[in-house]
Amino acid sequence: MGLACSLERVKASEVLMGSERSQSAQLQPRWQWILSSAHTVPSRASDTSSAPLFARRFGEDGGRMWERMWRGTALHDHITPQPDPVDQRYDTLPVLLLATPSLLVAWLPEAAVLEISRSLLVGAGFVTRMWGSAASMATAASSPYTLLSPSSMIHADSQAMQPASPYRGHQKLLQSDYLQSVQSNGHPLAHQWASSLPEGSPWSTSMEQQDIKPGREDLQLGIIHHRSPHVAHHSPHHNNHPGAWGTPVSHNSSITSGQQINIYSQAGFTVNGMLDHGGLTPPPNPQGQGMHPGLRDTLSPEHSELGGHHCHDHSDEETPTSDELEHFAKQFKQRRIKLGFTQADVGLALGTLYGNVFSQTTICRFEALQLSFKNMCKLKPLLNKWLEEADSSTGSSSSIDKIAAQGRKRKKRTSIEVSVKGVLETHFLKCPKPSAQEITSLADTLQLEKEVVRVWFCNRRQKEKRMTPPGEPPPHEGPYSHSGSAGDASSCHDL
DNA sequence: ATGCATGAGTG
DNA sequence: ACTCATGCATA
Repeated sequence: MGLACSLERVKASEVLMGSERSQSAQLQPRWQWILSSAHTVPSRASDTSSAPLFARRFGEDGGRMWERMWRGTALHDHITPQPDPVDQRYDTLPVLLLATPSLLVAWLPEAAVLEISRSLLVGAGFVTRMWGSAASMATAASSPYTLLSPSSMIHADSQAMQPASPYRGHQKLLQSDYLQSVQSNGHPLAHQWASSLPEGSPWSTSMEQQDIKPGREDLQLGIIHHRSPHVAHHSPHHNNHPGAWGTPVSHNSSITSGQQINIYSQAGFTVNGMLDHGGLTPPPNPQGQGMHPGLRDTLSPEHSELGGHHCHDHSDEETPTSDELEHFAKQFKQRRIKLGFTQADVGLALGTLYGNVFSQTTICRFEALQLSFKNMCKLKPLLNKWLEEADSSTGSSSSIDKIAAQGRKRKKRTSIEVSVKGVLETHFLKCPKPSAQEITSLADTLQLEKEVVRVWFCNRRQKEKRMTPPGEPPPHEGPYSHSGSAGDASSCHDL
């Protein structure tokens, strides 16, 4: 255990840069404290059932971090930001603890996996892989009780897992990105890994694949302004106008179909072939002792598709009907609140979990059915997944981080006066799709920028297409049932 | 919770 | 120039 102590001064920069430092290197504060608390455990090498482990997570301001210690034992000699062998995400999981040469368990009790995954808000499969990664490295690189310097761990990694990983080149970038984001934010932001996410990554479902966010430029400045270019979710949608609600689009266009490559089952690699049980849906496992009391009570029998299934679900395989979506949204919100998560938390967690970060806005709109049918269908699976995760591993409520800072050159939001809005609204009713000409004159009349007017109409139209038009409850009629002007969009001359 | 905005796709 | 998915900023 003395090892841990000696590691307390390893510097992150070194570690991350993979320099051949040994324990004398320096660790950044945040890594440091992790290490410092790593030797508080008396080890009982024989008790393998209590997979020793520490999972940590950074809170904002370096303040709130919790640690989870698993039933008594263990020591931790190294903690290194390990890229997930499968998806290379370490920015997400900055530190997932690690290894104990002495006990070197190649597997983790399910309870442990769940707990960690819950704490870090990452998929259990991820945890499993990470653990395997550490274990294998420890195994390969040294004898029990031999300390591996963080840097060597990284090397071990390169060799042990992906010798010729095509992503190698990106690692450093990601690492530094991670650091920067953490440093400035106090927590890792989960949105920049995409730059190196390979297509084959099991993390990318057919649909998420297209959601890979382009590289970021912001983070490189060390300062925060983050802003991830939107994702380009755009599947060649076949113009399936969701039409009215209640008219399930049957040909789910790549959105709800063929996705969900169970990210939990494919433990990218296993250590000694022992790490195969997926995290969340592991085989019979007498868990219960390591489990947090109250962990399971969260599953209410009510919701049929939300939490119950663990072996097969598919509530998201097919295009849901608007009723289902509505129900789901309702259930979702309810559960979310019960579990103590905010919409923002969820949005962030989705990023951590699946690579797609969403804002509070989106989650909110989802719950309120204020998204297009198509969009709802697309989000549902993800949210459902999250719900399962959260459900299966409840416990403390601690909120998640927040996406912060956003130095951006975004146009100042212009606020349109009510009176003016009224006019616009009136025009919209007459002609929801004014021509450029009309827009211009209208803008002129109202003394607004043309662009503002144009955007207003765009947004107005979009709003009209949302699931729940601000008038009628979801029940009947969908949007698209607006009054008047059904056919002509460019012939409303009335200015 | 929402209004105004951005940007990738599209045609 | 529009549609769509999203989100910052704000009410």
